[in-house]
Amino acid sequence: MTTIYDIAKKANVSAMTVSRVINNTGRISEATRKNVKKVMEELNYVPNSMARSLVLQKTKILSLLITDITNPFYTTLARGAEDSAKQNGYKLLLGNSDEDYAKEKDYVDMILSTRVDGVLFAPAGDHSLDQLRQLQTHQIPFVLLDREVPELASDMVLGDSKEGARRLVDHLIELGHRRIALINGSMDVSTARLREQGYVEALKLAGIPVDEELMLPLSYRSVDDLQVLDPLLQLSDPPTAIFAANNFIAVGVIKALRAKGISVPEEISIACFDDLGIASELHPFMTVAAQPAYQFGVLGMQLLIEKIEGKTDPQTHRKLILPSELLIRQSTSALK
Amino acid sequence: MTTIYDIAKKANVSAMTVSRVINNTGRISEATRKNVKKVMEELNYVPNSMARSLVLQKTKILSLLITDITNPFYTTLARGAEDSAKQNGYKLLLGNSDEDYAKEKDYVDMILSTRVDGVLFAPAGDHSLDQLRQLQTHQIPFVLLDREVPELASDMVLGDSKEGARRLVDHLIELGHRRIALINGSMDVSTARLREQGYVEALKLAGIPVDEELMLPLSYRSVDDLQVLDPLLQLSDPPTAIFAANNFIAVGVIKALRAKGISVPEEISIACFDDLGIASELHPFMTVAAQPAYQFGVLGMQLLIEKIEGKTDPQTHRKLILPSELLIRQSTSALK
DNA sequence: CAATTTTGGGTTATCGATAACTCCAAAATA
DNA sequence: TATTTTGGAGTTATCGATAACCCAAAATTG
Repeated sequence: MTTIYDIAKKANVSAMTVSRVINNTGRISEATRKNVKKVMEELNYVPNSMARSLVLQKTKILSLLITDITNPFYTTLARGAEDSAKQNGYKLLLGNSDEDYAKEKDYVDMILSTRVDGVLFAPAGDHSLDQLRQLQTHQIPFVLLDREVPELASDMVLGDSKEGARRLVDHLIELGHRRIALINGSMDVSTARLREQGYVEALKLAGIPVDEELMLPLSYRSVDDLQVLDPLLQLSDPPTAIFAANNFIAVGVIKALRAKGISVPEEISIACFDDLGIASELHPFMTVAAQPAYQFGVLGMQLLIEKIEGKTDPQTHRKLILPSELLIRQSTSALK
Repeated sequence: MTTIYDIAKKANVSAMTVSRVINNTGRISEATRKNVKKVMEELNYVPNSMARSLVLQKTKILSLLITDITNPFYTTLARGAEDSAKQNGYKLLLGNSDEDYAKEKDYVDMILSTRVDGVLFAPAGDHSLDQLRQLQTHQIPFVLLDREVPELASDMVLGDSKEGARRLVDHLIELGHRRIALINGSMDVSTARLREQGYVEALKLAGIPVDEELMLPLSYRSVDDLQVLDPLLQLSDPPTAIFAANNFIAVGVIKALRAKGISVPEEISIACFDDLGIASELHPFMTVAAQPAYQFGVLGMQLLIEKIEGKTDPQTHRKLILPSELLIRQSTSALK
């Protein structure tokens, strides 16, 4: 690969002059500037960002860590983050933890050794604390996305999990349901806890008893076990509606119900958090609390860049809460 | 950030000794090795991969460029590529061109300046040739994914576009359809051309006249224009079936038909290339030619790594063609 | 026991770029 | 004409890590 030295030699100037032309710094006569630029083109020069980063002590690379690259919520978020990063002259390194702490840790090691300027971090759960402390130790700025981590102050962009859950469950209650199950993500994820709170609150306000048997914590990643609902279905007083704490859980639930020959919404109503991307475009079926995923990415990136470029007070932490939108579709219907 | 020099000083050895401990090279006594490791932990040392890359002349970073991060085909592919990269000790830089040559070019510039060791490249289309020539000029190894580029020899992993299309159209013909429309991607994408060929071939073999009026080249990205099908629907002899050249086109078509109150498959049958991710899990509706997306990623990564590590003859180019699977679901039905 | 290996580790140069400083000649000013 | 500016560069050190070379002390050998 050609370096500034190759160019310097061919253009009969010093390397420093080439560097000045590249960065538009210092004083360079129009003649030599032109000459250097010509030689740069001839030799197909591309600056080596490793070398540059080494001396500048910054990379202009940001990192986005999501927990599931196949989930439309995160891919849409990623697109927002990417657009926003590009606009600000940053590159984006995308990582995927698959809701797995070990993968997350690997990724953080990678981030540290790459010396990225900052990280947009969607934590796998509460135990992500270790990884985040690592980032703090090394003074890598980060912004949390979608999920909060106890004991950790930070800028963050969250959804209104509790309120969204409350509204979804309210909707089910208004349809006449009183036996409403909650299929939740793992309880070490903040959103799962909040969605449970919203669920419980809605029930209590409506005077419906909260039945532990109807609450099933699983995982936000796709549930492939077709028997997973059996404990619920075998109850003497089985649920007539299900609130799935995210889109993938809802898909798993639908598959399980289909395997049992139970029809939605005729026999059981379902509603979930997060919209389903093209699935909803293809067939607007699922009643959801849709989050503004693209905005999550854009705003998170904005907070991060402001933080990096020192435009904000490092002491104060900002917490953006984005509302979700209740989209009532066909997966929920009145109790017969 | 702590460097090997900080460690060297505190451990009372030279920087080189620290480097040797890190890389497990040279001869180090067990005592000093332990001591150095202890100091490394105390100081939270993480190697600076910029500095290392600079001297080693390789980054251990690979890049994956896809054309649509919200398309399940590509996200599944990405997961395959990522898993495979990680297994081989490489990091993955993910990029998204949005089917846009300008974004693609930006991304290639970024790749060049980051000096990645290799690229998995899903080209936006034939004009990606410029970008690929850039990579060649700078001797960055790459493997093409999903799409071929004329005039360019390279390792690649492709689907069987022609055969897959032929089988989908055959299926429609067997159902009795003779007026079958093709809604295609842009004609400067190899898969679009091949899918057209497969379509034409299937019709010809069945003795059905090929009607140019039924062939509509659009874009592989989501089609949002609800009027887009009007020219077809207003024909005196409108189509009774539609072959959509990819999943997003099919979604656009479905939306357009829904807006017109036309029901699928009762009034019009639809089949498309590429499965729809969770959309199909949620509601297995669309008849598709499903490609092994994860395998695209894994195999592409494998070819790339073999190429980088010089395990293959650089002269010969390998072309893997992965078959697709015809999944007959509910969007297609017999002509009445 | 002297000669030779081996062990364990240090020195120096280098990767490609930039910051900070220096330097000189021509132009501007006194 | 003498002196100061200033425009237009060049020199050197540096970022953090590793390759290549070097060297003393300890261990082995005949």
